[in-house]
Amino acid sequence: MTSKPIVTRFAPSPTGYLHIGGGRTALFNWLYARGRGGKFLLRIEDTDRERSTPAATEAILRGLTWLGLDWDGDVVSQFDRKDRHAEVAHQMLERGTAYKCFATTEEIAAFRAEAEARGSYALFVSPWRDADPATYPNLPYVIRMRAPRDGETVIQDVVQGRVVIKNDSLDDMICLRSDGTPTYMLAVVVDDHDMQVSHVIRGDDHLNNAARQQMIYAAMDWDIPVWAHIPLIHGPDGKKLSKRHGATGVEEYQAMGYPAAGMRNYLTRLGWAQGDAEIFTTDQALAMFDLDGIGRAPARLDFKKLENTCGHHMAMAQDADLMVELQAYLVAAKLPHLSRDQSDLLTRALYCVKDRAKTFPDLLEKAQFALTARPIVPDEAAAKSLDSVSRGILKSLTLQLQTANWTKADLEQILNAAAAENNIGFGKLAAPLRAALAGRTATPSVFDMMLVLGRQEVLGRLHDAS
RNA sequence: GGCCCGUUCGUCUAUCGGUUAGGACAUCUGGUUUUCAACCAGGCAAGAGGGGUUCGACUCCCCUACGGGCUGCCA
Repeated sequence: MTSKPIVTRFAPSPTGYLHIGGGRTALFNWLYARGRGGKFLLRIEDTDRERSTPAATEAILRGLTWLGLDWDGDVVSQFDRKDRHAEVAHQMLERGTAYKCFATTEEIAAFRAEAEARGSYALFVSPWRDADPATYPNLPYVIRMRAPRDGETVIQDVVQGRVVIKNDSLDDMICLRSDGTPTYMLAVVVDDHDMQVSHVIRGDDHLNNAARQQMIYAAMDWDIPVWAHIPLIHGPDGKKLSKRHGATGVEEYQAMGYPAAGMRNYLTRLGWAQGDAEIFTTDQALAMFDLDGIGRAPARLDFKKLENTCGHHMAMAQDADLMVELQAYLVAAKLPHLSRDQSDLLTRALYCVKDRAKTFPDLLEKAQFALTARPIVPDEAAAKSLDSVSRGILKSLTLQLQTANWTKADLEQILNAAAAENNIGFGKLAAPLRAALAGRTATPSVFDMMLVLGRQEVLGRLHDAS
């Protein structure tokens, strides 16, 4: 049998920013398709005109782009396809798999209120389901699915397994609203079918919906896609991830300074596993990712592990890429740009700071020694360490360094010589030197600082300090 | 209320009837280091509870508890 081409999609509704859970869903879809030469499509589910905004769509695209997830073709607007949705609804009408319902929202609400008063929760049963068209009033109507009353609908889900849902728990859902616009339930199915989506990978909050949607596929005689309902992401306390847990938007994570590669790695690994693989590149993820590695239980966000993962990627990154992403971070975090000099200095310092930084703010903090402008203003602790002995050391060092070749080995030799000359421990020597060079942060070794800062800068700082 | 899904170290997870239940993060101890970080070595730490099925269950079945979802002319 010829296997159909792999097509996945991400279909967010534009009612806010890109949620971190949505980002992961998109990532899984992207990984699955891209890892197999398939297509990854993007569709904006904007049929709810009240809540959909262009700004939200923009935010979602930005979020995806930051995560490095690119989609094939144009972004599809579900709203733009409303005529096709209506067309399908009417085809269902013709096939007899749907019917016109003239019940008003008031009638439906009354029906439910009554059921609730009795202490039960009956599904709404439309009196128009089997009505004679000759009795139809000249009023607005909705088109409802003529859902089977008995039997059961079976969802074969790659992640959840075989899920059986009794048809009597499913009502005759509305497919086309009285204003002629489609509901979500109809629109997804039509769009997924038309876009030839082969694998529907989405949150498991849609698992029950899959049964209803499958009825539409059946009504239209369409092929059912492969279902993969993945668990949602929870907060550290196990509750559904919400604002009170902190950041929920993908862009917020960018603004906090997490590198995208680390974020991608962490998100991939959250709720998915392939043996003991923990840290991997995107190419490796692409090669490894498969649906059967997805867990069935909701996963909690763990910021410590996120940081650790990001730390690995920070160290793995190319310096040039890091500098580019850093600029984007500064913009996202609304921080001032680096000056040309700072940029150059930081580029030179990367080799000795990137493998100890986990995030961009972290990187900047650890690179303070290079970024801090002269004159140095030591903090109190550093100033206290600059006793008269230290001042003397700095003076003699200044002289020695003026004639030195500034390779790491030479610097080491000079410092050792200076230590011996002053009859003092290496540590005691390094303290004032570091204070002079760094101002207040003292992350890299003295050697690293000297190599990064260069002769002029170091000598200047030594003079300032002594 | 009804229906559906889930439950292995604190966290992410491996295991797909037979393991001293493995790895990673976190944490603790020691080492290395001019400092911090990093790094190295080691330690602590788990099958929600109860019934079955089986020679044998974390793995299969049932019940309970807990968590989540659906039950809209929202998506």
